[in-house]
Amino acid sequence: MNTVTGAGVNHDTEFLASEVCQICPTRETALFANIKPKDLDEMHSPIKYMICEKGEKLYGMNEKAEYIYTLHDGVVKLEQSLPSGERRIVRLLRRGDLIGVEAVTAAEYQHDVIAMTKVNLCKIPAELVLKFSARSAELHANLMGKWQDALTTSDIWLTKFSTGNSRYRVVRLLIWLSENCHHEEFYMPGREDIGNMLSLTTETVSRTIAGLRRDGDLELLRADRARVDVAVLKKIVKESV
Amino acid sequence: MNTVTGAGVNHDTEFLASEVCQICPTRETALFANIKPKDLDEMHSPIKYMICEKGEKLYGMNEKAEYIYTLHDGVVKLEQSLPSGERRIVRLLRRGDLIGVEAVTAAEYQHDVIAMTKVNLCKIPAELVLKFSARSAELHANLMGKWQDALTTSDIWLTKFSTGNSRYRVVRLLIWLSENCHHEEFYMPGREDIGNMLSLTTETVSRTIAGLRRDGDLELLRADRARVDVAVLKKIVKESV
DNA sequence: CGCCAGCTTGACTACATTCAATTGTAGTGG
DNA sequence: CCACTACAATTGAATGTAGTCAAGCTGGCG
Repeated sequence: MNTVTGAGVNHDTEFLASEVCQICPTRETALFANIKPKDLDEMHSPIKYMICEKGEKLYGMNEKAEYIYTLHDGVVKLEQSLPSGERRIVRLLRRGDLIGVEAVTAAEYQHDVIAMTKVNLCKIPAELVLKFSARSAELHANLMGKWQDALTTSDIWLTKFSTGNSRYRVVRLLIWLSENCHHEEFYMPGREDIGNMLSLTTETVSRTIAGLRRDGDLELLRADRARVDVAVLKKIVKESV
Repeated sequence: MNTVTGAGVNHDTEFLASEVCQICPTRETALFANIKPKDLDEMHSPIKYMICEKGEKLYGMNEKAEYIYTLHDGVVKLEQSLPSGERRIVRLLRRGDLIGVEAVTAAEYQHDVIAMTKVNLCKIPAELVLKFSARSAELHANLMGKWQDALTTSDIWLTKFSTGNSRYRVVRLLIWLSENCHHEEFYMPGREDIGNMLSLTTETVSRTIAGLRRDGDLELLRADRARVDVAVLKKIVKESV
């Protein structure tokens, strides 16, 4: 665990995004997709592009929420902890997702957000988004679309990742991970993190994954990279292939 | 189980809401809170007030999403079913909540929505909301607030209702049910429904509840009404009282 | 009054957790 | 480059908790 306090963000890598927004790698899916270049200019960007290393904390629960982030590359986890000490990962975010949308409506962030890989993102003042969302119909629509996406994902996590036995849960997670990735091989989080997504212990996750490997349903490449045959996995959980 | 097909809604009780919106019982918390009366008039209300009996289905998953509903009284469940046949309740909605917000951004509803009690609601064309949300800053803000609420609730369901052993889950649900109710006694769903909220079987829920009753931590009044001492329950799950 | 659905209880089984020990792996510095 | 360290993953054995199957019970309603 990287011992980073506070925002723990590498500020050296920040720079104004005014020129880069136009060639944004996530232009299609990001918050500002379809926004007229004129509108974009008008915001004359206090937007900052930045990089966050694996293990770093972007922000913590109950911190004052002032910025929204668009995620260009990498994976972050949204975590909440219970008074009893247990931690639960409530969502993973990746390319194209928004981090901390609650900054628009709420005063405080609702999660601990931690980079699971090296992460590229843009930091946008929430105020800016709020102001422009009232003016730009496109931005307004995009924003609602993002809320909707988050909620749909939440529902999936409830139905697919919190229901059924350990085998089903792990398999459903693997399907989701591989389908949300464009390559053959996909990012596979550590066993403890997987456990915190599925409400299982590391040991149970480890055993289940070992079982899938024995059956030839999962191939581990590196520590955090794997490959699966989605069709086979879907048969296991009886989903239509 | 009420054998209702399709929308299964009691259309006899619908009527134009143009006159009633002004005296709406849920005015404070509802979607149109803070909206200028002038704006409200302009919409000259194709909004319909209606009543839905216990057990009736408001709409089903994958149905075309054309209406948003504001819930004035009663409780509805949002359910999803897995290909394996299991059902999972992903949220309960009650007074002040919006049903089917996805109608604004998505083409199809994402859940089966079923009345758990007798329910009063207003049926609003999604198109209307979309159109006005672009124009009225207040409505726009309200709408985002509702998205936010739904997401916060989802997170709670993941962290509190899907983590820990059966006792913890049931107790946390009881706390939530009683805190979200203004009376001493609160609505308590059937054992099967509770099971589908917590990913537990009816038997386990029944046993757990029986245990709480034996310990004097829960008092059953009628079949679907109960009373608890929240402070005591919070001690059980180690939450700050 | 009797029926039925929902709730409860019991006995047994299956499964995940716990605790503990071991192996594997990535990163560090000599 | 290798040895060493720290941490992550794996495996085993014992325990505990929830699931399953089956049988009664209860209360509301025709």
